Amino acid sequence: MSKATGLNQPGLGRNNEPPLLILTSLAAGAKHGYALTKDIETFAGVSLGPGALYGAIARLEERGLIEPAPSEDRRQPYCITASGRTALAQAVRDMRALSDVGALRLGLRLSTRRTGRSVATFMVTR
Amino acid sequence: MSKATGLNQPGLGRNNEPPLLILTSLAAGAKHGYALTKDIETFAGVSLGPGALYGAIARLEERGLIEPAPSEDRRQPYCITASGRTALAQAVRDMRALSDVGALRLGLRLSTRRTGRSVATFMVTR
DNA sequence: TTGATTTACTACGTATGACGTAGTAGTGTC
DNA sequence: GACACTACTACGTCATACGTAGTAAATCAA
Repeated sequence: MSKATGLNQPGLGRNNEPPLLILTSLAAGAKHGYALTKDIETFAGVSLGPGALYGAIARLEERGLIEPAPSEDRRQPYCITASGRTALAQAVRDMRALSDVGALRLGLRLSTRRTGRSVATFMVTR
Repeated sequence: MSKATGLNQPGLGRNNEPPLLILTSLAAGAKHGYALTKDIETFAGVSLGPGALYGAIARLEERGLIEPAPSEDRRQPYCITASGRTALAQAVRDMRALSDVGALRLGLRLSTRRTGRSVATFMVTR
């Protein structure tokens, strides 16, 4: 059911999105697996199956980018660590840089509309 | 020798960058393999070994995102196809959107400086 | 109270793609 | 004619994405 976006569509290789999406989701606060799936669906339009999701969670935890948070029930919440934030920030900068180069070379004009201090929406015009 | 950027550093998964970088490079004009490596090193700071490079080229060609251009010598140049441009444009939009969400959630402020119509440089401020 | 639905995972297997390394060969140059 | 640089081909390995199946608790409707 996962939507084919530009980053994971066939032809652009296997995507490394799951870890990136998980870090992005956790940057807004601790969540357990299922809540992650739902959040990621909302902000990225991508739905991760359990295989992709929990596999990526395990690898991220192994590497200290996320860590388990105390849980009261059967659900296991995770939160992002300091090095997770650092890694995400670097990825954000790289994506931004790469998309700028791509847009420039394609002759796309990316316009960013801001609401106060935050990016509310964006558009691409030919 | 490939530099560890945020997108391909250990912990964020294997990267799907090679195809993306190749498309981005070819968006600026036809190039053969070696020229691609050099261009990508320049604009992205990533150096692809022959294994990564020619593997990705073969897959991109198979999927019609790039195609061989006529060559005069032993070198084989490639150029981006229409669907390659479409795929790259979509990837650019997705990267932009994802980096905006990430920056927002991390509390990063990405400032874009423009020169005329094109994005010249960008900075991230805490 | 039984059955359906949603939530929340675990476990397993497969396939693909990233990437390193080695080897080959043409070209220029000193 | 030795060496560096260019430009690949070929091969193998391993990590990771991802599908699928299965389990089980909680919630709710009939």
